Amino acid sequence: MVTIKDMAKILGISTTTVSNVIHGKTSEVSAETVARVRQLVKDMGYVPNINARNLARNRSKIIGIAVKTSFYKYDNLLKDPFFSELIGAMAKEIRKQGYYLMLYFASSIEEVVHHVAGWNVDGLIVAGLLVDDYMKLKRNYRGTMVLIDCYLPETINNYNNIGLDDEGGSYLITKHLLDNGHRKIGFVADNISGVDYYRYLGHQRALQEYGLPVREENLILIPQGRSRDNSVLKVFAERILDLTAYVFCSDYYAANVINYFNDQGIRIPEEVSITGFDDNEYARMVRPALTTVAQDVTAKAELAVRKLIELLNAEETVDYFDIHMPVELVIRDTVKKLN
Amino acid sequence: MVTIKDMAKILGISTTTVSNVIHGKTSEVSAETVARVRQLVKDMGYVPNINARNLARNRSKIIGIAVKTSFYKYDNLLKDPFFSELIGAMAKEIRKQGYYLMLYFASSIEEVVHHVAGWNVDGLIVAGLLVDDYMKLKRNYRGTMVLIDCYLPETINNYNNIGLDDEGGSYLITKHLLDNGHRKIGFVADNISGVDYYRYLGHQRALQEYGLPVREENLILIPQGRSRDNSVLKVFAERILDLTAYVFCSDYYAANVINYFNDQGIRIPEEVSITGFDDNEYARMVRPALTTVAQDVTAKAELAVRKLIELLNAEETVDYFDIHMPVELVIRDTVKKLN
DNA sequence: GTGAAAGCGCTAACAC
DNA sequence: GTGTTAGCGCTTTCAC
Repeated sequence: MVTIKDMAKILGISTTTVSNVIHGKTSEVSAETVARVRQLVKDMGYVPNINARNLARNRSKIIGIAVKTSFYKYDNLLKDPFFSELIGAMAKEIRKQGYYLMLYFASSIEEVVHHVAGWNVDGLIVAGLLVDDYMKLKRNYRGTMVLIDCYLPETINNYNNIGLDDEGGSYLITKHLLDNGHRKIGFVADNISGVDYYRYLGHQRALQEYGLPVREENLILIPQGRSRDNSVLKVFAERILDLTAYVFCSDYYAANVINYFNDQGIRIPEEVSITGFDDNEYARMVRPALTTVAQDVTAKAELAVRKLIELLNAEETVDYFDIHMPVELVIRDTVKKLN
Repeated sequence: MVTIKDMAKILGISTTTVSNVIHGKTSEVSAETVARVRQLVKDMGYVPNINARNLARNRSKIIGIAVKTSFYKYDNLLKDPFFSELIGAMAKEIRKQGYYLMLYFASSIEEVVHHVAGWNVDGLIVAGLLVDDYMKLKRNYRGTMVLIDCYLPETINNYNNIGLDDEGGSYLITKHLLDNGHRKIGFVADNISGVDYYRYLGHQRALQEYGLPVREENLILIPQGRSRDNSVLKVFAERILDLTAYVFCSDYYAANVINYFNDQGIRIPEEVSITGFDDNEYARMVRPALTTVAQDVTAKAELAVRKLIELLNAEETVDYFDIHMPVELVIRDTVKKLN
């Protein structure tokens, strides 16, 4: 591996001069020297040692993406199309901006802290954190941080977040069902914290606007990791007797259930209407195609990276932001108009 | 950020001793000192600076995953379920083995070389390389390298590869169609190099075994990036007049076409049979569920990482390997038995 | 058992 | 315009 020192010796000049040329500070160097150095860099295939540079500069040009995954829920996080699109788009944007990506799936916040501290990561993007984890993270990592889809209590306001109008999206799609005459609607999620909590709130708002009560028995929780399990799926078939529609918190669950219904000979939307959330590939792939709430995951990813880098470059401290990106109703074929 | 030096000063001992304790070389240190150091490490939340460590040790504990993506084909590589599962599983295994993952999507091999050299990556995993790129890479990176799904000419044998029995899989599924009475079969891919070339070979072998000619007009190439394009999809509908089945090189394309046929009122498998390759989520999601060739992507990913680390730890040079993992026929509902 | 010190490759303040 | 030099934080050799 050829070093700056090597090249300086060969050219009989100092490392500073070589370094200056490499960093384009050519105004301080004679044109001739610049040319000689550039040539040698090329000839010898010199590549700067990033570890040395990071050590000297005390920064890393690394952006860490950390996702806390219970390996219980995900055997492989990237199998979830939301995360794979999100991370793929971030990877692209990070590279475009001249940064490096260090991907870190951890099962605890302590691990994340340890990791980012050790690598001296310039900035951190974290997805799907709950309050407790955020507090821990904030206490132990003083670097720049952007959260994705994080809901924190109002008492906390020193954070940057890029989320979604979850409440609004869920309101919209529930209203769409109500407008189509549905009155007995199930709400399906695999938990009721964070994002899904706000989706549930939006759902409730729509019901209330129509003067309908929020019935606890219409909240259907899918046991984590068992969304394909027949005993779980059967419940959906049984509830059709008293429900006319299901609002799902994710396209993935919705698509699974649609297929289950297809296989059982239950016709959609004739016998039951179904809606999703996210508008990912599954929503477009499944038949009938899924009526759902669309979010632009790629835009979210790019915005998160850009905002983070903006913060990194900011001279003075910038205001905190908590952006909730817009959603859109996508009407396809899984909602029936009731008389 | 607390350093070894800080702690040495506080305890009134040398950095060597602190370093020794941190690395578990406790045999050379008195029990009392060990305890004091350990306590301080905990109290101060000491985390080693990885850049400094890498610089001193001249290695990085980083495994680079590089994928050469024409951004033409992929706006987001991870939207492809094959890559997202592959990379997700690798990420998990890499972490499990105590390494770090640096993800790098590049549009040229030169970029990859530059990247891995700069970071002093210990090992490299590269997916989907063609010969030329491999040669370039090999010339410029002398580190340990494992390829994924790479076919190199027989004249080259100094490489490590984890691939698939592509030829066999394609043979199997074509034979399945032939056994079911199909004689006019289209073969669909988006290119005919690398993996897809071998799939085409397997397809041909099956045809020949049945004494059937390989017709060039039955090779259907999908223009890259236009798989959802109606003008492209229409071709498939038209060819039904002379073909009874399509062998697709990927589940993704197969699923798209199935949905197109559904939407056009063309019945599968009654009017035309379809098979896929990979057995990813789409194959299971689409209706009718897709008959396809299954590969275990996660197993492939884990094996690649484990093999790489094995090479990294090997004292002596180890033999090169070129593993082709087994595939399996998965019969679902998209193939009709003719008469 | 413990410590001094050189060095990994690069940067940047400062001197000439 | 160019060079000297002191670090960045850690590892490791060798001496005590």
